Amino acid sequence: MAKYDFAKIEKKWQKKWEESNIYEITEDLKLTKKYILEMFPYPSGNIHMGHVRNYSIGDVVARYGRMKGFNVLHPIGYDAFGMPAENAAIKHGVHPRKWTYENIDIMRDQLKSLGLSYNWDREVITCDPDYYKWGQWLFLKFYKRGLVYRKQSKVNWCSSCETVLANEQVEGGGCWRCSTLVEQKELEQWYFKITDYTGPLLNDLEKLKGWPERVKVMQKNWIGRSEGAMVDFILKDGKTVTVFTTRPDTLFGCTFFLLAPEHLLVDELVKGTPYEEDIVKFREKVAKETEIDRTSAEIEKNGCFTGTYIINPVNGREVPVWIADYVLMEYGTGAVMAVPAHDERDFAFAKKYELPIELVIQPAGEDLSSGLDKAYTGEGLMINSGKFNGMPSKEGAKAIAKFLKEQNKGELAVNYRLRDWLISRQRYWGNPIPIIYCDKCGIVPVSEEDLPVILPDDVKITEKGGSPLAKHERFVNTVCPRCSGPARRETDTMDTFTCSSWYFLRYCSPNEGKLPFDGSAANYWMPVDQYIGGIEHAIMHLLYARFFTKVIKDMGMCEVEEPFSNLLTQGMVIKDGAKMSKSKGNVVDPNEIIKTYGADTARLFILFASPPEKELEWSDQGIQGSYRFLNRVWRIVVRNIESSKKGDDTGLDDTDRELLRFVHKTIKKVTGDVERFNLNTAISAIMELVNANYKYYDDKGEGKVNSDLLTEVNEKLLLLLAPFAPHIAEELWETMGKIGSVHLGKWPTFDEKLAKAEEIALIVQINGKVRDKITVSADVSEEEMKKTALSSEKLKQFTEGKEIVKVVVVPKKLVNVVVR
RNA sequence: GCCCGAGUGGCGGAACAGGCAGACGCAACGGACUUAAAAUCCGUUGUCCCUUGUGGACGUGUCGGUUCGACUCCGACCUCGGGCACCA
Repeated sequence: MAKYDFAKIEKKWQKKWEESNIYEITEDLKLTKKYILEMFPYPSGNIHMGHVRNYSIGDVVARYGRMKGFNVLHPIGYDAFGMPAENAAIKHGVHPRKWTYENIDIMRDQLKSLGLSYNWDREVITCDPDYYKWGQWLFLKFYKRGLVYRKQSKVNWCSSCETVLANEQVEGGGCWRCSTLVEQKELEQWYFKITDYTGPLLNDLEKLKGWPERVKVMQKNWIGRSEGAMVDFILKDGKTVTVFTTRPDTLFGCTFFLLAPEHLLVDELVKGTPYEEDIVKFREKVAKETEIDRTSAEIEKNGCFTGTYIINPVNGREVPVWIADYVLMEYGTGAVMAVPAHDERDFAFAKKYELPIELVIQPAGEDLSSGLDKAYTGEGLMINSGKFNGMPSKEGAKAIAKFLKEQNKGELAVNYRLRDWLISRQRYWGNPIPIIYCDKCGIVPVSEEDLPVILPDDVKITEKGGSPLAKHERFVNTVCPRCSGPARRETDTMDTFTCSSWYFLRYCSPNEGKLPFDGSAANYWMPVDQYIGGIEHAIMHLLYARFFTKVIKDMGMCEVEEPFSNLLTQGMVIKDGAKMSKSKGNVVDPNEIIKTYGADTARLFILFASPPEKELEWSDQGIQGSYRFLNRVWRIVVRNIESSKKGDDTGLDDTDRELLRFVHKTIKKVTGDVERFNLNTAISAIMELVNANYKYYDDKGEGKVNSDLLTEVNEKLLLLLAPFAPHIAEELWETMGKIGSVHLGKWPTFDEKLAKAEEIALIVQINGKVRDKITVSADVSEEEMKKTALSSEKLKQFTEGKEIVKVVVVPKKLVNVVVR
């Protein structure tokens, strides 16, 4: 018997599949499509185990879909713009372009060595001018629709990456990429107006039935909808200052008023007063502290009195106006009504500065009138609130809002946490923002026919000193498209998340030359039926991609409003209980594994060791187990082929029927498991079938096997195995003498009658405890079950001298006898 | 602090709608084959107890509840992991 030579087999079939282009597809309206997509990789040079897991899962889904008769789109590409390319340039003096394309070549080879069934001819590389041109085109369309604007404000700045970051890219006060503490900088930057789509982005989450609840919750929290009211307070000079509050019911308990230190009104209020000096000092201090102090767990609240008072619209009371570091300019209106009795932060602030605390909500069954040691933030009955006294707080909130509305001093309002998406990056290796600054005409978008704005190659990339493009004279200096006078180009590039926000649309028609994608192709393929990737993209990428899709739909370019119908978030691959990392020295290199055991073993193990959503602990012994299994498959299939040449096949005896039953049972189990992504148990079911096949020889004796049966077992086994271990399945399929690829074969169907056992073990319980197991016919009636159970010898010792109270019968499963 | 998710043998994990807890794999142990080893094939393997049987008790983080019956449902708690974190 020839040995299982995985290296030879895998090379052979990868070549054949490529030559025959067996996964080629076209938009065929007669066929039902399936768009299977895994998040495309950043070309860092080598694939890691996370990629192997991601792409192995996707490949099973794609191959299964194809065998089920769907027209399957399963593309791959590279998210090729980004910082690591520039870092490599600084470190090794390689040009980012060269570094990136070389890495893509390496990674493409590695992905091919895994035997993944991609539509390779649809590859998308985001740093290709053919692709980024359309990113610029979309930027201009967004600009025309008023979804792009430039604004001066405080932004997150990473001093290590030397660029600004979007809010989503700040994690725990540090840069999402390098963890450097993020600073605040006052800069003029480009923004995408994602807040125009807050409503649909939030509400359409409900439509995403195929998304994990967890991801939807994370997006929901990120968007952060709060219901409450806008309330107008009036300064002594008659000027109105509006606040947002979620608790209008506590309005009577407002004992002071707070402004964000950056609030524009502050200057006006203190100018020329004795308070000016302290306020200025305080503001400077806050400006310096910013994120560093704000990230520590328990921060003391600091503030400073402005010397002015403001009038509460419900009771006309004058309360002092302070500025406080915990009031954020970016949320709400940058002003807050402080109710220390019912807000923890206000309470701490009031205690520190000895400001009055007034109870206005009385909780049920508790007397708080003797003083508070902490704020009461729950519901209750309103007190000290004039005509609203005695009202439940929830009702009171609405009543006060209604009252304010009548007085024209406020109204119900909804506020969101989501802020606009800052897309400017002071980096070279990204998509240039297609904007020109003209002294005469101001900000002028690049004309469509001048796209793409080509990213020049001849730049000097240095570690310090800002954007390299800004120093590139020929790039910067241009002419104004409007007045033809001298003008300067924008030198910032776009956040790379803009590139990954629409690549799934490009895959539908990757060679389209007149538009980002062909509308009819997109309408055929979209939405993505199954998207697979890491949980780390739960907010950023998935939110941005949803935003782009919605805008593109509103532009009339594609009909879908949500890009990904079903989402599978795979768990991390860990080793020794920790994420694989160079510094921990626990990295397992996929190339080594493929070299030692082959791609099929690598794929099989990674799918078998854990369900896709869960963490996967890498095990060197585990991979040997998978390797052992494939060898076992190899031997039994070859043995079956040989036996079927000389076996006897005159009818089926009990042992034959048992194996046939096992085949059908396994098809049923594997089909159901793959549909539900229980890939680990699907593989275990295939293992059981192989074990049953071995047992069959033991039971039967070598010479007496049924040849037709063994041919059928082989055929079904290889079809089931094909999505998981494509090379070995194909090789054995050929060895069997089959014409055509196993991967173009039909997914096997099962016969429910054949899958069913002829006999079942009837479980007999006394008071819920198993006392006997009796073999009975599978079509046993409930009456027979009861009779059989009660006649059990073993039961006697438990029922003797006791009264049978009740007999519970679960059809075709068990009988529970209740005794007393 | 708030919001999710998870706790099952020595280990990874299974039990799909409340009905045999521990499938499958790893590790370990035993047998066959071999001069021997590896590989392979066949077994055993949750814990404890005794009168060693076709025996019994216990057992899915802890405590309680619902039920004829609970890994599964309900309540409280503990531990771990993740997300958000001055959001008014």
